[in-house]
Amino acid sequence: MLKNENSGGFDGSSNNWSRVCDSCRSTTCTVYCRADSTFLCAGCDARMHAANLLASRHERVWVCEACGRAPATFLCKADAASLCASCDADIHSANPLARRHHRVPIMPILGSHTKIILLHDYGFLSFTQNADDMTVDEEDEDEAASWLLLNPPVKKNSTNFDNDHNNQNNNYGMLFGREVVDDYLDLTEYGGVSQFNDQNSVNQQQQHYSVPQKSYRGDSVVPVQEGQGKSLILYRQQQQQQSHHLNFQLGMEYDNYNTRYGYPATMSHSVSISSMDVSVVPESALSETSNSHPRPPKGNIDLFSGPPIQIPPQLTPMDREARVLRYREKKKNRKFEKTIRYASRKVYAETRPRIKGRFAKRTDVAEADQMLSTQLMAGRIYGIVPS
DNA sequence: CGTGCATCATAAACCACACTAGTTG
DNA sequence: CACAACTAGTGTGGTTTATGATGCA
Repeated sequence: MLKNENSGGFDGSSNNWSRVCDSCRSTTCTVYCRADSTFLCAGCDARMHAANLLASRHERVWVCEACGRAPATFLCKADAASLCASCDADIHSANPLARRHHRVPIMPILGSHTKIILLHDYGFLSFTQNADDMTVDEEDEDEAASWLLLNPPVKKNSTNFDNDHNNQNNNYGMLFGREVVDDYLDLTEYGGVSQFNDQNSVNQQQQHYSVPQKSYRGDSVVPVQEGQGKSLILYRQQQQQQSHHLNFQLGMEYDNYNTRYGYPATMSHSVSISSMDVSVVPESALSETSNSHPRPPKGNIDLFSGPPIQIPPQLTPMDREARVLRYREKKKNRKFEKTIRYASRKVYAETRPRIKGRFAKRTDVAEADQMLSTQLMAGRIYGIVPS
């Protein structure tokens, strides 16, 4: 693991050969601003890109976690590391196992913030630079914000991180990525899929990726044939538009299902649902989900075999406030104690015979009792009083 | 400072079966 | 339409097991 899970790998303790911030010249840089062509530390980045709306729209990417000197181009899901093209090639050409690491293009950081938000594993990961300084309200705000991001930041001490992280290999949706999603967000109320159907978000998806062909030769990967007359980028744009349209259609059905069964509707329908939910979601729904992201035809890079990346639009302050209020209200009312839906079942469970805590067949218990009584009768067991 | 070990805390799994909801005749 | 019979799935709790976190040598 190359990356600090919670900090996104930039905790200020970078190696000493990392590039320093072009602005303050004192701190290790963490992001590269494409618009300004500058390397910035988290603090300077937050300060400069929060100055105005235009600046907040500057696309920034993380600096390579390996060399710390170049903009990251790919995110290695296996290593959970952001790497530049050069380091990616070096690291993932080391051995056959490394070559099979699934890597995805780094998505730019957008928006101004006191938090830096990045797309990570097609989801969101956020970190706050001075978490220790946060007040309770700020933490609450932060938590609420994490909900608004639809894919909360990973808690470092989560005992399920590894499992969750592994599960992410199949999770291309930004929703339900790491945590069990409950009804604290009624996503349908905020437009659901249609909210992301605007051209802006589509355009945001269509980033320009320079893809070194050597880096993405998965099991079924065939290098791009330039002679096919269609550039990779152009193909990707068309692919995304098509799948986006398909997502919308299938998504409506999926949302109807979720609404009917009490699950929050999804914005991205390339979802990975918690283990509990998976057993409930019918196979048809799952197949629809998978079908919504058909494999690209042969002759295209595995890099884009995943579903389109969907980025939420900027919330207006009122929307955000409304969401935070809703979140707080539900948070205040939520109950953690176990609720018994069927008292009769509880009674039966409590009276049911057990063997080492597990429910046991009554016949087994009867046989055990019979054996015990037989042995007692035979005088082979002493000092045991049957209950 | 890194490693190995022990200890502690927490979550998940396991089990049988009464019950519920849906389907069929 | 009402009813019975049937089927599949759900929920229940105590204990064990697995796993991660932490502290220490």
